[in-house]
Amino acid sequence: MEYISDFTIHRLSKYLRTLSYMEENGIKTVSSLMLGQHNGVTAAQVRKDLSCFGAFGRRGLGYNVSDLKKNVNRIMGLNRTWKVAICGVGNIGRALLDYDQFRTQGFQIMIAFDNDPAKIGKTIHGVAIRSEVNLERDVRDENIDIAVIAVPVSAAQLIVDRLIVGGVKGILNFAPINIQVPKNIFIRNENMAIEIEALSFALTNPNLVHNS
Amino acid sequence: MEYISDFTIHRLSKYLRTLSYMEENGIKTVSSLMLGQHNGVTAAQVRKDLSCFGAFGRRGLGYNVSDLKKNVNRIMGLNRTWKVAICGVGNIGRALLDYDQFRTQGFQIMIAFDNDPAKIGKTIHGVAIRSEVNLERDVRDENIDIAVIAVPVSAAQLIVDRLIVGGVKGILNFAPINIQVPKNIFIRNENMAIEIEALSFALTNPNLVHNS
DNA sequence: AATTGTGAACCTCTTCACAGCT
DNA sequence: AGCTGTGAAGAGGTTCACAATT
Repeated sequence: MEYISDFTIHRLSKYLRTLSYMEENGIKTVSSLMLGQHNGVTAAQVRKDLSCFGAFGRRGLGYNVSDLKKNVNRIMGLNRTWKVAICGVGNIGRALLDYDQFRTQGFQIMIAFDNDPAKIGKTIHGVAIRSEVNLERDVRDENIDIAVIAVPVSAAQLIVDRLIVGGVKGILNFAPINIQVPKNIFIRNENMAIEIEALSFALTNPNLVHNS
Repeated sequence: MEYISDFTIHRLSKYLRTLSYMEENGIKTVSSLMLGQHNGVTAAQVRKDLSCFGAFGRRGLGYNVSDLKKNVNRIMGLNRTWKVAICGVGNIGRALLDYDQFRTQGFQIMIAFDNDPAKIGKTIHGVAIRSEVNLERDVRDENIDIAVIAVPVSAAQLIVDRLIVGGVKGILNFAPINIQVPKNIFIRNENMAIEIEALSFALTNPNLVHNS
């Protein structure tokens, strides 16, 4: 069986957003060309991406919007809820607790951890902040699927190790460090500084970068 | 002249973080192998990335940490300050205003815009929130280099158009939409939902993804 | 002995181009 | 006629392997 590239997975997320928008606006049918134009990719790319998972269109006619949306939603695993724990309630953790798109996509934040006594016991958006003392047990009791790492670099690896003991299967890591996980655990890194640094590079070396 | 790929630019950001860490911890010399191991890439990859910009190492000895750090910092355009405006003081905008790494890397947040009367006039982290009524003029007066788009999708394109009128040259876009900009403007997209959706995909289709 | 810098080989992703449906 | 699905070609990124250097 063929692996699916990160590129394809990322684009599927984007297509999904376009399809939701179209569905909300009563657009019934979409071509690969249109779906591509909304996301800055070619029609062939859209078709190749979708063809990894089946044949969802009709030749001559294009794709049915809500049909394709349902399929991509299912492919992405977004037709269910995921139980999420936030580790570290600093600015990023707070932003995520506050981020509507998480909730509406089925990511339910069940727990928030922080080791600051001033924060422990407080509630943000209905989620009580607790100490990490019993992290492993708490995570297991709540059946957490995914944990978000928003703690300082120095604490990140240890927290991840403990989360895995607690049964977490996916890690979304905001700490700018390469974290080690066993092969059966999935980790994705998100680095808020990287894109603005890429802008700094582009503005400094305009002749060295491709331009949209 | 050869273009530099986004991949290389992103990795340079990461190398920079490792080099800072090493410098702070008194490590004087680093090999491409070590620098790679800290960032999950091969030694050859590190050398190829650096070789786009010159020869910074010494055969048999490796790279001088602070020397290489200075060079990569310069290459990335991070040896100066950039004037930044934040558009939209929702959860993402607030997180960025609060984000130390921005300040320490030379990204100075000069202005924050929001159209919520309840927010206008308030100050977050020393930055006064103002109405977008005179956005073009304000942006020009403050000599803003980079604007962060943290407004709803429906407002994003218009705000970008106005920022460009005000002389902004770089856009960091958090709105999940493909924004059009003239060729001389640089835009980078950041989508907080995409990586957690990729996790959802991986957990749903473990046999379809490469695993670290 | 160790490690860089780099052309060549390799691999992966994107685009092309067209047969096959509607 | 219009558009999908897909094998083949093309473009681009990564790794190999080794000469060059300390």
